[in-house]
Amino acid sequence: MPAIELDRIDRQILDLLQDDAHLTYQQIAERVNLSASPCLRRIKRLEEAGIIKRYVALLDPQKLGLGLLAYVSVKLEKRGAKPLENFRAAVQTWPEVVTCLAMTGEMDYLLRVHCRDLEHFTHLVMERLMTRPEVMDVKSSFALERVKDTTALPVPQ
Amino acid sequence: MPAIELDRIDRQILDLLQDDAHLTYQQIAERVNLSASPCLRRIKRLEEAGIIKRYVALLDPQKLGLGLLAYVSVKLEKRGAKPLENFRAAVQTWPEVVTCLAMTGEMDYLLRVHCRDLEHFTHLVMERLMTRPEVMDVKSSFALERVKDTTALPVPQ
DNA sequence: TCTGAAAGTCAATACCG
DNA sequence: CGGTATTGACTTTCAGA
Repeated sequence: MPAIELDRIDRQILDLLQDDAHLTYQQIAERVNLSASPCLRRIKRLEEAGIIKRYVALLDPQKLGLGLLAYVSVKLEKRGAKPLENFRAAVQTWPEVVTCLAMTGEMDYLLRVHCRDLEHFTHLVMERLMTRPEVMDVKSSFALERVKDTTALPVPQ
Repeated sequence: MPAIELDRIDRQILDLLQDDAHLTYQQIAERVNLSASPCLRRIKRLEEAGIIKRYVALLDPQKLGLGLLAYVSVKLEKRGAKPLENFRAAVQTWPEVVTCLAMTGEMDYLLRVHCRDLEHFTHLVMERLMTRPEVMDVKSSFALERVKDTTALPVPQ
């Protein structure tokens, strides 16, 4: 997967698709001053290079009843690779956990968690997280306000 | 915007679209055992209710040269609403900052930041963040490994 | 590489059970 | 609610500049 060269038009296309993946190729072509077929070719190239990973629908957590957004710091015991593997496998099975990152600093893992309410969250932490033997410490923090929350990455250069 | 009732098929559709928004209505219809037109009607209903917010392309940060993922905790001075407004407006203009949440606990804001490298990150923090008068304290932590990072929300019930 | 045209596919609506 | 059928629009490929 090569580090592909992106020109100005490629970057424009990426910005457009990060904002609205339902634009037709014709609409994209118009906005970057191209006709549909070279535009399509560029997009296919970006997909094949893996720069465009996928197309997804974004849902509104509030409207799904997921009113509580929490970040959870998790400290694991440090005895070999096994507890780590167990923990990571468990995380993949919890749909409320949308992000799990190993972080520098005091805490081992930082989790982003969408829950219905505090009861739901409490259940997740107490019954699922804390019952795991490899989990040593857990600290939670809740989102009061979502100032910015986008999936759009800056396209460099 | 009503709190719409979702049945099993709606939830299936949402799960499919959260995974791949490029499925055709016919493909979705087949997978939920429906024909295309009622399937389309359901999707339009989900869009109009705002449950489906938008469709976007997801890019690969590594392939864009954005190898550094950081979380930054920011503490603001607590003198009136003005510094808050200034800070929030500034955040919107920084494309590297993809998430900015007001949080409970010690720190006021938690930022998720995609940068090329430590130099880029340092510039962002030193020249853009710390130069703001309302910013009192900044603590950074870096992602060592991305165990899970999805946009797909659990669809409850 | 792009443009433009042609062919096949799909989206979206209307209409019927 | 669900299905079928139709039309227009779009995607995708190919020839030519």
